[in-house]
Amino acid sequence: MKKLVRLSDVAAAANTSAKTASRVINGDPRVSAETRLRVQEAVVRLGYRVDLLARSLRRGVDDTIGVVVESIADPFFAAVISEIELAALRRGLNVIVTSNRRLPNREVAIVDGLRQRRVAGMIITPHASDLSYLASTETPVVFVDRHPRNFAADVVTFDDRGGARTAVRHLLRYGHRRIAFVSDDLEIETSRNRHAGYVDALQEAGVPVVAELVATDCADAAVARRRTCDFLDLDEPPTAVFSARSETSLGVVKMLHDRKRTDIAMVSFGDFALADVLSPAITVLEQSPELLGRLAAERLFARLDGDRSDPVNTVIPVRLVPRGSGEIIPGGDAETAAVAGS
Amino acid sequence: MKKLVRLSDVAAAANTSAKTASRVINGDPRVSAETRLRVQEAVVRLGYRVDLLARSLRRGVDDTIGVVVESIADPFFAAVISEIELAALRRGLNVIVTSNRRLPNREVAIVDGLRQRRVAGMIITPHASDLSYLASTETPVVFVDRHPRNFAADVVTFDDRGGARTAVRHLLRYGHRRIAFVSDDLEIETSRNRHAGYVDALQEAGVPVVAELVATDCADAAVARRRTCDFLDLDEPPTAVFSARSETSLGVVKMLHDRKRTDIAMVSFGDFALADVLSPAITVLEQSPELLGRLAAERLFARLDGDRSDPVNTVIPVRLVPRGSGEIIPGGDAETAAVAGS
DNA sequence: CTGTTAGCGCTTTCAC
DNA sequence: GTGAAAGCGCTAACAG
Repeated sequence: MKKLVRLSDVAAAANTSAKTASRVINGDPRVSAETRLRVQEAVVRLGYRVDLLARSLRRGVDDTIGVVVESIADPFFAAVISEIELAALRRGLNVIVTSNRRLPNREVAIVDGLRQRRVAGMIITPHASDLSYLASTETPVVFVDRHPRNFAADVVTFDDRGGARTAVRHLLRYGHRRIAFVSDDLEIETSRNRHAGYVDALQEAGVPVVAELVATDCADAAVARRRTCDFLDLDEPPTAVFSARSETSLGVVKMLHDRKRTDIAMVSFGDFALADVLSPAITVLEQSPELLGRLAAERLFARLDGDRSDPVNTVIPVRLVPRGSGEIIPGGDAETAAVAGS
Repeated sequence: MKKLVRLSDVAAAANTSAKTASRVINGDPRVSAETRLRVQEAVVRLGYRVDLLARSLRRGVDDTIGVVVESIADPFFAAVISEIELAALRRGLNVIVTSNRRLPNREVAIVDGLRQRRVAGMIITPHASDLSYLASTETPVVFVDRHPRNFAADVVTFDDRGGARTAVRHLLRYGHRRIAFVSDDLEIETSRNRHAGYVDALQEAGVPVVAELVATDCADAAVARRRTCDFLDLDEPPTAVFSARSETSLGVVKMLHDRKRTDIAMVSFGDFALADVLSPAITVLEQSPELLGRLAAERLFARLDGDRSDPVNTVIPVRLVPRGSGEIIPGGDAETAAVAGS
């Protein structure tokens, strides 16, 4: 067991008290230049490193922020986390990441665990649980992607409903009337909002919402793929598909290609790798997970710095990027699309 | 400031000592059933939660493991982290994730920071730095994807060299002689090994290694894309490309499609989303980041459980998955490939 | 089975 | 500018 160098050791070596050594370590100016030098020398010579646990215990908060997402493996959340980690490191904060994997009880357990660690703050993608007890906490919390249930807090989201409306309007403009909708469970707020935008656009165009064209049980690409297959097997298949999430888009794309039905138009909410390489290239609503992460971190840091103002609701706009698949006309084909898209 | 419930409060409420309450909390059997009940009742009534910082300080280690990867946003590492997090949570451990972003000094700073937090163990993708000082530490460390410099420790890697050899042999078997190689910097061990496998296969086939067909400066997809472009512009372009990493494969694929040169064969070390949807579908060496994460976590846990045996070197095999792009013959085209591949 | 004492390593009083 | 004492909340050591 290698002996740990403590602050008192440094103090002894520098012929001063632990408190003064502590002052030097923490950059307190009220130390004479001479003493400071002696301490710094001792720190280097002994190879002293602050014990962050002891410091955090004494200070009452840990220099760590907790991040809770749905799945770390999801490229979207991975990008969000990465950005948060970058911002945190610049501030000298550690990041503990956890995933709720959509298990409500796990979600609460995880959040509680973070509190027990006295994290300085949290950034959470809320799932099903009621986390309103967090409102009574000192610990600042910023929610991302979705709103928490039953209480007001800082939230950063995308313009889900507006974006979906834009996408479906786009398809309508190209002449589509039978537009399928593929999404995750409507229990999830983002799905719900995107579905609402889909309905908005159809209604304002006087196009009826048809149940057989709506699949809202696609938790992953595999299910989205099967549902797309079902669509294709309808007596009157859709001429366009709006996929509400990158993950589901992968499934839709796969099936359209498997069945060689790339004459069917498609727009994806959320970009994904190779979307621009496929033929036709996939028209997407571009949302920046990096920006989401950055804004959430900024909001949290503002709270850590003492911002006590009312909860802020940040909505990030999304942008339609036409690439071909969204510009296919009903009964048209990929060739037409490529031309129309450019 | 909400008053925190301490263990002593629970003890008082249960009419016992802090130590006994502590025993109950920690499941120590040497407590009478009656006392135990009283304590448990008090815990619930007061809403007591252990202070993990205080516990960790006292115990000397934190119930946290540190994970250092190159980039959290990389789907490969994201999958590794996700799997580690799952395993850790099952053991009641937290996970602090950090990325070195390929900055050597940052790498050391990060690892030191984790030590200062007294993490129970670490899982590290080593980059350039010499981390051999970790050898003298009590903290167990498992390295993933690459070996650390200058010391022996548990390592979990893929069969990089063997896999690359397999891939290139595969292309040679289909008649290719001008096979390009695209990878990241050879400073990185995985790139180096995959390059070695590439050279192995060419040499055993008596095919010379041509410098103009080797690009080892592709840190990301964008560079890989440009290098692929350079290849295509050669007087005598390659008839096949072996890409040593999923990330670079994205760039290669993009350029081949941009230039409509999907008659050129290609194999990717590492699978990626939609690889099977492209036409031709991309032949890959399948490596499982999940398995890598799981095995690394298991190794670390074994060490945490007191395993003091010699360092273990785990090599995970990779599997060639023919999908079409790797079965294109020189001078052939995508159609031929699709047929040959099935 | 239970309790007392001590102390993890640091920083916050508060005094000098 | 400096330092002594106290204690963050918990648990290891050692009694009883």
